[in-house]
Amino acid sequence: MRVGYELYKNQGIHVITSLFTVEQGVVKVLLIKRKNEPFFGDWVLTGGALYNNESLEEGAYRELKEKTGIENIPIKQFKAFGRVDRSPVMRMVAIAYIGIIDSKRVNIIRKSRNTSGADWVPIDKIPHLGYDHNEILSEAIEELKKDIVNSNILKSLFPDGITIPELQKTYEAILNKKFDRRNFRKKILSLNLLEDTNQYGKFEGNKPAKIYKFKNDIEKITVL
Amino acid sequence: MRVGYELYKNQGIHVITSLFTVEQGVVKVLLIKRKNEPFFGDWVLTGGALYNNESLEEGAYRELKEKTGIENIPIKQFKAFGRVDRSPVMRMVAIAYIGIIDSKRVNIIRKSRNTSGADWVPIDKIPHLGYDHNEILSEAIEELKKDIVNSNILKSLFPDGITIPELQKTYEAILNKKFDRRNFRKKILSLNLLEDTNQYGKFEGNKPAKIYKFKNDIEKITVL
DNA sequence: ACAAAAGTGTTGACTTTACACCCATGG
DNA sequence: CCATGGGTGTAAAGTCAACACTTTTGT
Repeated sequence: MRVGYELYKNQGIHVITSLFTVEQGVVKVLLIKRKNEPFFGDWVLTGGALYNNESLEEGAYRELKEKTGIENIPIKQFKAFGRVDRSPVMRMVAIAYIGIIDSKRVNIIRKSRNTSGADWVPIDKIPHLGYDHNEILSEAIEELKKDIVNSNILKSLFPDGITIPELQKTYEAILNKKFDRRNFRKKILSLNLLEDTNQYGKFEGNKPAKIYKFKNDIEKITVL
Repeated sequence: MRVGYELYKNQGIHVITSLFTVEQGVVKVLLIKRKNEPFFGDWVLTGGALYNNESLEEGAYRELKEKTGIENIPIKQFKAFGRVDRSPVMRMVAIAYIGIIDSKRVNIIRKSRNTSGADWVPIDKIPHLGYDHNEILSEAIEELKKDIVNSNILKSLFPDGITIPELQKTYEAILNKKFDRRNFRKKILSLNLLEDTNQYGKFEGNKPAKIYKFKNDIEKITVL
């Protein structure tokens, strides 16, 4: 850096996505293992440097696609992180997003130019992460809790439809809290998020549950 | 820009604050008139380029202080703006904040190195602004509406205390909505945001109102 | 005593919570 | 006919919305 310019020069932008899934009542996040410096060998959230020819959201999508192959899921920006020393290389500000997806839809790309591993990790078993990603992830989890009760963000978790008991388990896993079955059903249905498909789930030793789908139109929601 | 590097190079970060005040039932925002390119002669929100030696919030504070002299008010980050062409000079991403303050506490610095004017402008009379500041401001106004019902952000508007009727007028101005006097009082007091000072306002041709103060500790709020 | 705004309580509508029994299914 | 989880209704508690009269003050 040169004097005079040094206050402004050599800055960059990260776009970072905390991509969540829920499997059997366990909330997990996609982590990537770095195979380059800085933070060689550390796990991190998906993301990277923003290009000049893309918007923030486009950058977040590109990074997601490079690491997971997925496209077209809704993501939500929730905060910028700007500690002076958050990157050892140069001054980087991170714009953080969250998303949630059915992990079965994703073929994680385990090896790539910058990664030597990728995995879904339960959020109560998160290792030390590179950069400030532990901090970003912990705020992302809070944001996720807010968003599932204020948006139809869960739609991308259940592209093929969902039964109300399954949905309840998902809410309970994310919010870490139990709900009364009858009241949950009434509440969810009263929100008009779901539409009846007139199909039924498979037998699993009990009465099959009705399958609903998330509607596309997002009405104003204030929930649970 | 050079090939190879060009995707990443010459990026920078803006920190932009929409600083609000409320005067006689009118919500106003502090605007600055630029006296340099780009956007010479245009009005903009307060803000500027982030330095490498300061966090995002420190940058926002520094810019506010340069333009208004104020310090120590709470500000809240609410969104990053990253349209590719939002700055004509180089790739800039803006981190946007809101704050609110009693305008009587501020001596606006009307002339400075980069500004040829500064004024409180009613939010329904906003001119065309430089950069993407019209977009930022319009989202800031929405954020302000959210925040006054979910935080004690109004504390910085009333450092010396507030009567409930005054507070109601402020809510009504910001939310553009009328409330029932009795219900408003009950609701606000039930939130435990305010503490009684046992002082009374001055006579203004009527019964003086009791003065309350915002408490310092922010309890969990979900309001109005 | 008047004008002007402050302060106060109750009722009905609605929303939220708590809770128990019957139902459909495959084995 | 059994085990398992799915589906349903109701009453009590709590919250929100609507509404009118009395109080205090300086002149």
